[in-house]
Amino acid sequence: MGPRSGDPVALRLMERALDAQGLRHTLPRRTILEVVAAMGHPFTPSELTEQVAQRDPHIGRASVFRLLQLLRGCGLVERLHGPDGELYTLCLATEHHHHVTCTVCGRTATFSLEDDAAVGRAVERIGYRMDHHVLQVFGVCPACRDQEQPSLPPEGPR
Amino acid sequence: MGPRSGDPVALRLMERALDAQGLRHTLPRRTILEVVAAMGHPFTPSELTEQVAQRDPHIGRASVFRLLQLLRGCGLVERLHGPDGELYTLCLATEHHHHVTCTVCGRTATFSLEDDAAVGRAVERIGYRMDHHVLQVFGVCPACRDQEQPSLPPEGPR
DNA sequence: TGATTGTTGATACTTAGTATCAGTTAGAGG
DNA sequence: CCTCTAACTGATACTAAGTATCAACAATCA
Repeated sequence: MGPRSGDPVALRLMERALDAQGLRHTLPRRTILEVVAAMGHPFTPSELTEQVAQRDPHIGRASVFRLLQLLRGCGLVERLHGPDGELYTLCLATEHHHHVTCTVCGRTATFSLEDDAAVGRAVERIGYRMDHHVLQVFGVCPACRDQEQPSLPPEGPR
Repeated sequence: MGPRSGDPVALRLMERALDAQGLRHTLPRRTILEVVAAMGHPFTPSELTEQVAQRDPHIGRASVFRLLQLLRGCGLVERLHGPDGELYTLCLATEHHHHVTCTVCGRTATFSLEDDAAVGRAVERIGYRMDHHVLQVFGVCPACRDQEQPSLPPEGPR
């Protein structure tokens, strides 16, 4: 049912991006790409390596990290700093954007700010020249919000 | 010359915060606190443990991490996600703020946004309820800016 | 079909961080 | 001042991220 090779659009984009860098087509790469394309949520490196090993136990950890790095270089995968370690996520958005991660289900969405330059102005005010910035938001997604118990009083248990 | 036990204000604040939690005074803690207070810049865990070991080689790595965690709990130390791993920094600012880290010298400053609520609004627009957010900026501090070669054409070497 | 060069998996290493646990000690109460 | 106990400690060991190395291998070009 679920496509084992994931989002075909994402898959193609990633392969093209690697092609564009003059990188070779290999079976390990193809396998890892399929797994990445099949990931719906941000994933930890161990989740990824686990799923890759499920498809082909011969593929080494190093190759997974190597490909992650290549994909990050192409801007197709981003690394997020979760509170409990690093998260990688497939991200096809090309414009400047930020990520919201749902603290309940892990699903991630992207958004952008009306006035993104405000950050640059703020640091200029203290004499810094901005190079780049990372904004990471954690919250509750619409779906998980709906499933919250409406019976809970304002001060729910931790 | 340089005070070996660091900023006495920071030191006192940290000790008081630990006191307030009913934590005990011990020599290892005192030593680590002094090193943290003496750090002028954000530091990696290995930098910290190294300097601690210099003062007292008997202090274990675990105790260093334990204290870092306590200090983070008190809000006196923050963990930043540098591009090359984690950074911890002493931070006495109490209000909501963000960090700019100089990519040249490593010095960090804090700043705040005119309209910090804009982030919450932006994610609300896509249906999320914001829990918390992390904004991390990298750039060049005023001092390092001054020391840049003015002879370089707009396209300097990487 | 080679030859070349990029890629691979294995191995080993570094660093962050946590868990466990027996021994030690701060410091409260008597 | 002593005693008791909970807090704290260092040692050890473990998981996980990530990088380096290197000989074997395979994708692609001629």
